[in-house]
Amino acid sequence: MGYVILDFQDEIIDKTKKVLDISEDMIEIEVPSEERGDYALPCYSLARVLKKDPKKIAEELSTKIEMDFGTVESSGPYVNFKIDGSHLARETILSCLEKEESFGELSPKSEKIIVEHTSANPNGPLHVGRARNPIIGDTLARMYEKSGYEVEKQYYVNDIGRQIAILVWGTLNLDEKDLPTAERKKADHNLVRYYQMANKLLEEDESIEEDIQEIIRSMEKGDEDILQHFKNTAQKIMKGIAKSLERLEINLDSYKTESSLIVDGSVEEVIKKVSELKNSGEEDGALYYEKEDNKTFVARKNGTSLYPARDIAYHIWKAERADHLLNVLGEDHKLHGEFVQSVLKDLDVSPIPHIVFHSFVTFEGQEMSTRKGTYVTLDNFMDTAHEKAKEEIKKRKEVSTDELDSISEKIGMGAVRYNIIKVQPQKPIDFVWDDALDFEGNSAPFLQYSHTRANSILRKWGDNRLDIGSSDLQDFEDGEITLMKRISEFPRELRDAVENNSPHTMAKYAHKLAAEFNQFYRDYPVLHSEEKKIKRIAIVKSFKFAMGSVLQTLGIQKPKKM
RNA sequence: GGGCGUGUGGCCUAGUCUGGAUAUGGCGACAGCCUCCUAAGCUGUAGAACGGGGGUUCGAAUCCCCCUACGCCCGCCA
Repeated sequence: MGYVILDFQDEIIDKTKKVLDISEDMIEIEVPSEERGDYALPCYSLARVLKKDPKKIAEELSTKIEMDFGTVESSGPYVNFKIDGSHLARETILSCLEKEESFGELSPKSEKIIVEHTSANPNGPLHVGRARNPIIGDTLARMYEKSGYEVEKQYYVNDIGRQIAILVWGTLNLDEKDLPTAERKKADHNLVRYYQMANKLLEEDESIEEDIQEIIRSMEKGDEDILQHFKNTAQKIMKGIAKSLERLEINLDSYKTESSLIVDGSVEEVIKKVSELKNSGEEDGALYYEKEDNKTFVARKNGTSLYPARDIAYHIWKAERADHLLNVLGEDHKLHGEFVQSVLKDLDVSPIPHIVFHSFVTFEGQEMSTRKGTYVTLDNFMDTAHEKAKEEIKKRKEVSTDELDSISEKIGMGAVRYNIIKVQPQKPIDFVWDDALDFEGNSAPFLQYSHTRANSILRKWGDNRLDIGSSDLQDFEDGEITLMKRISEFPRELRDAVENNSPHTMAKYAHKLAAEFNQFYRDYPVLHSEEKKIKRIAIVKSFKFAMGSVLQTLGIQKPKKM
């Protein structure tokens, strides 16, 4: 079963094509403002090609095209198409009731995509700035899943680089009693103190740098003890990071370590292959790849590998395991991203990753830095979100302690995700404590609240089976149609959001959908609506499933009450 | 110096790729709505010619050029 909204669009294209005898790619359909219809076809570009007055074309189309379930009208140089409201409402209700929370899912693609996100260096706990990456990545992954892809969510663990070497040096040379107290017991919070102190000492004492280079050298030469130390340290921190992410419903499917690429020799192989490319060169014994006057070094003169080489090896490894690759990276990696794409192309590797870049989150105007310790940890932010949600609930409801805790967790974490995902990735975000957690207006609780209201109606109605008779789904009123129309748009919104890799548009849609239900809720009594009851229950149920599906796509939980 | 990105009502934000019909929504402000399914809700009012300037076009927030502010990058760090 398809979706009315998508079928209707296909029908327009098909019929326009036939009437004008033109090819499909000449037809550009847009979504106009509500009053005009569901789709509009501006005829300006067609006018140029067909050498006709756009108004005439619009008129011709409006008289010659007849939609199966809808109207066609010309309005100046535009043709407006409107789906029959009752048809749309009925079909969408049936679709929701059948698919339940998988409403919106698109046909299976039998293609696999690896979504790489977060991949933060395991040198300390995630901070709010770093949290933007996993939230974007996980939302994209969920969007791809719902649109029929097989998705693997992967974290690339840099367990061997210089940053980790500094941390390793710290754990080998520093005494716990010289460090400040850890904020929490988690390993990431505990170990970051060594990293920060080591960095501080490194600035003051150059001889430490030699120690660190020596550590890197022996590790890459295959010193088992040191390698184990690297891996263990990284792993401990990774556990802490994963734990933080879990609270946000972010679960990775796999972790690929950089060390594994050194150990299996693939990095060495990459260095050899790159050296054979015409864009490569040597400077002072060090190997580089050059593109548009930008030299990227891939190996040091002492032969050890650099991050770019290892990342190429990683992408080759990934390319063998998926049909599509998607990376989420901070904007500081833009040049690196282009480098990776360019080298992979030169090496004839496919697929080449598509990269979504996001700009940074500042903290009240200041840079967030793990090294300098100027940041709000994600863990603290989540705790604050939880507490704030708790306060809000207490203000308006009596609930048991257990419930209170689980509800405020769902609301708080939803707010964290939503407030970050609703802004387009390339736009900078300045984190200000007072505004960071909105619980009103365009916020996660707003979405959850609408879902809860629907739930509440259904609960009061009882777990009765919904027996829809042939006469129930008709005589739809305006507000009912408006809501169902909004619901019906989900598959289209999802399709477009995936096509553009723009998770924030999903958030935008979620807000529109919730707002529509809140209006319906005000204007149309459900439980006291006599003969319209079955129809309205069906509408509320449809909304509950659709909203549930949208929230699932955004990784936001659904409290039963709030 | 070069490259990439961002600049939309007092504040935040959609739309920019794929140029079109009155520029999206929220916060805040003001005025209203709980004898009726949870007011974390709803309704209304005021408020932006889209950083500045030029250009292309029948038509520009959207495309091109110049300028400007801010962020990021240009390392044998990652």
